[in-house]
Amino acid sequence: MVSKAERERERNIARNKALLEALGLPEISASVAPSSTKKRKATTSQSSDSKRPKKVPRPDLSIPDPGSSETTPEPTERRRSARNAGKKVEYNGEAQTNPGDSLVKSRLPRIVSEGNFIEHESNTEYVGNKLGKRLHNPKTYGHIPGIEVGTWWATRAQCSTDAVHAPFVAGISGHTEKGAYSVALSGGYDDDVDLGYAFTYTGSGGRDLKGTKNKPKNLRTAPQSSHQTFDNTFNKCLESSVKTRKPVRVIRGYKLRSPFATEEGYRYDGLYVVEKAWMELGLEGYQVCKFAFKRLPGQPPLPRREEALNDEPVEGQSADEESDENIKEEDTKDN
DNA sequence: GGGCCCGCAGGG
DNA sequence: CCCTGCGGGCCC
Repeated sequence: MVSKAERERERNIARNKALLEALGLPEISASVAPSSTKKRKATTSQSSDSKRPKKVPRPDLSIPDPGSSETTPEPTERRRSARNAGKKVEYNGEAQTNPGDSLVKSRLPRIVSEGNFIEHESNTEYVGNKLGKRLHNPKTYGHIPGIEVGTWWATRAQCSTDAVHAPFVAGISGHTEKGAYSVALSGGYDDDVDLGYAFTYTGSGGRDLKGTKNKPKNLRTAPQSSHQTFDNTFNKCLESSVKTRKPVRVIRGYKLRSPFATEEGYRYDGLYVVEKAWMELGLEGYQVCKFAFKRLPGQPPLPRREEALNDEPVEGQSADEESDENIKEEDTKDN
C-alpha cells in the first residue's frame, strides 16, 4: 500500500524528471557507462570488504598511516573525518597558535586524484568548523582557480574556505540580479530529482525556523510551513540565473538522496546553468520555487555511489571532452 | 537514530 | 545590528 504522501511524491518526481529529460542531454549524447571510461578503479575501495564502515573517502594514500590512529602528529594530515569536524582536534598542534603563519603560504591547493573522488590537500589550514583564510573570492562566477571538479571537503566550512560555496548552512549563494554563484545539494527536499547531468532544486524560505513564541526552536532548518516566493533573496538569485545564464558552481553532499550523493562530506561537481524557474506544490502542501539545472559539457564524469552502480547506467555521463578552460573566474566587481 | 540547540558567515 | 539558512555536535 502506498500512502497519499508517497504517491504525491512519486508524481512530483515523475513530473520533475520528465522536465529534466526534456532539457536534453548536455551535448554529447553518448551514454557511456562511467566505469568504462576514465574511472575504472572508481569503486575498488569497497569492493573487497562486504561490510563497508560507512565512510571511506580515502582508502589509502601516500600518507603513511591512514588507519584509525588520528593522533598522528603528522603535520601534513589535514583531512579529518566528518565526525571530528567541530571537535577541538589538535591536528597540527602548534600550528594553531600562529594560524597566520601556516595560512598565508599562498601556494595553490594541490589535488590528489583518487579514482572516485579527489582529495584536496591545500595549504589552507581548516581550523575547526570555522572559516579559514580564503585565497579567492567566492562571489564570482565559474570555477575557483586551483579547485578541480571532484574536490572533496569534510565540512561546509572547508568548502567555504576554498571559496566554492560560501554559506555554511544556506544552499544558495548569489547576487539577486546577476544570478547565483553556487548551490549546495544536500537533501532537504525529497521530491527533487537528480540525474547527475541535470537536477531540480527547491528554493529557500517558507520554513518556520523559530518555532512558536512559547516554543522557540531557533532551528537552522525546519519543515515547510508557508509558501515560498521569488521575493526571497536566494530564490531571486536563481531566477536571475535563468536569464543571465551565468554558470553556477554545484556541490553535492552526503545527505542528498541521489546516486550522486557523496558518502560523506561535500564534493565540487562543477558548473551548471539554471535552465528554468517555476512554482509548484511541494510535498508539504505549500508552494515552492523550483529550478532546473543542467550541467555544462566538457567536465569530468560524476562519481556514483557504490550502491547505485548496480542500477541502470546513467546517461549524459561521458569522459571529458576538451576541458572548458574558457569558463574561468569572472569577477563581479561589486566588492 | 532523532531531537534539540548552538555557533557562525553572509546579506539586508 | 538583525535575521536567515539543505550544519554539526551532543545528548538522549
